[in-house]
Amino acid sequence: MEDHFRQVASLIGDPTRATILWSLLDGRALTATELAMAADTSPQNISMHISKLLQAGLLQTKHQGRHRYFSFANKEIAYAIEAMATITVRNEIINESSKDENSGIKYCRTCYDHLAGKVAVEMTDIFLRRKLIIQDGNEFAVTRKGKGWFFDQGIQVDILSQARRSLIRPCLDWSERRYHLAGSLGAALLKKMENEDWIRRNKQSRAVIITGKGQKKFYEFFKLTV
Amino acid sequence: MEDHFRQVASLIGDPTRATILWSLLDGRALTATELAMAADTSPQNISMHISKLLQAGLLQTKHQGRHRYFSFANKEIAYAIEAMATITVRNEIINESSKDENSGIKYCRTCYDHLAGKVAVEMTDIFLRRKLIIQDGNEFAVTRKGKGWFFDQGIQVDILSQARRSLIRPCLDWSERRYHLAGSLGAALLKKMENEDWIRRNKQSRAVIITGKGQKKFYEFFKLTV
DNA sequence: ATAACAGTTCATTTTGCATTTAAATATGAT
DNA sequence: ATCATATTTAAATGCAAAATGAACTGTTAT
Repeated sequence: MEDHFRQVASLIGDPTRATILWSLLDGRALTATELAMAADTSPQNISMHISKLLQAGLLQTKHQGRHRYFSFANKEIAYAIEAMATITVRNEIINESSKDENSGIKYCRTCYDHLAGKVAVEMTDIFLRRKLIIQDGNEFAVTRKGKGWFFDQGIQVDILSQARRSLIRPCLDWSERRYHLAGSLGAALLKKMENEDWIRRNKQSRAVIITGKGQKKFYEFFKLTV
Repeated sequence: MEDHFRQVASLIGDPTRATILWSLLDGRALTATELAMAADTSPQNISMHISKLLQAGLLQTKHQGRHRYFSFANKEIAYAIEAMATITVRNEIINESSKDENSGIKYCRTCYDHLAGKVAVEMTDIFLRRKLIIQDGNEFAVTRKGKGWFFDQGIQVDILSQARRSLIRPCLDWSERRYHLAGSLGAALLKKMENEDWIRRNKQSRAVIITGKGQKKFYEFFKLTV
């Protein structure tokens, strides 16, 4: 077990391989050449690293003509990478170039079946500020006021809370290092936004795009400029 | 963000440091010398590695006379390590020496506020087999029969399920790669076992010892030889 | 006071393994 | 058939960082 952990750790630990894994984090499948570009190294080198990751079972591969697409072998890989990303390194320059700060997977993505990323965290903040939900230690709860608001959006909290599944739960966001909203309520929100075309998902990636309608609605409902 | 991940990854990726982190996984605080023993290397070398982990904020330290005790700086570190451990490495020799298989933290430990490890996984299996709980996709639920059984143990499911907190939830076990029981029911079970002296915890470690009484009871209730 | 122990620092050596160089294979396009 | 592109394999090279050796600071025990 300990050996196994060391193997995984040193596998992920190499900077080039770490970059490969990071590039695949949104769930896409990339070719060797694309990965070489992302990691800024040669195709031979990438090939070597990929073969190690393949052999260890971290990646899976799919042939398509002269291309080979690589992606995570299972979801545990992605969750481990995200867990590692939540570790804060001290002395780190916080003022990273905000260039990539608002783009792609960090901005708006799915996490299991609910929304994550900057948008989700800010939305959760607004729910808290408006007292639609309250935080109590490690838990979230929907207020009476919240029940009404969600009902107006077509989400019936009472019905959701009858189900086995936990209604509402804080979920740590690796990109924001703050909590967003999970549980059946989080899932219902995502579903509603997708149904009403505020956002669109795609199979390849966990990144989510916000439609024009979505932009309007996010502002209308949450005063969020997305 | 990507850089940050690479930093963390390569920090954890070195075999000696990986061993250090693994040794601290149960929540204990160890001295430099103890860590050097665990990693089978020299004190100088350990000191070098520790200082890197300290500077990065993965470890915290506490002086006590001529000793310095090292432990994780926060719980995210432990969760990241555990997430990495759940990644399966293919071609791995499954028949590891079962010597350390049944000992210490892998056998019986706490996970947040419920029981984890081999004992917890087997107990969960038995709940499922006896239909005290059932599994439905990604969720657990308590059956009518289960409610009765837990009531006999002094655990009132109806009262627990009124609370905000999720009653029952599967939680992936890194050592067993299978699910054990979390949620308020899992917490109530742990509490009961501790109160009735089936098990004892200690502040230093997440490992849990099973008392003589506990051994009898585990057999009596679950036909588990612990 | 002296000795033993715990841990750190710094200069030096070693080495694992990533990278580079070079060449081969395989698929698709013209 | 020929050429371009995608990827892999093998051997040679290079280097960052891990380990070692020696010396030093601080604490506890006798």
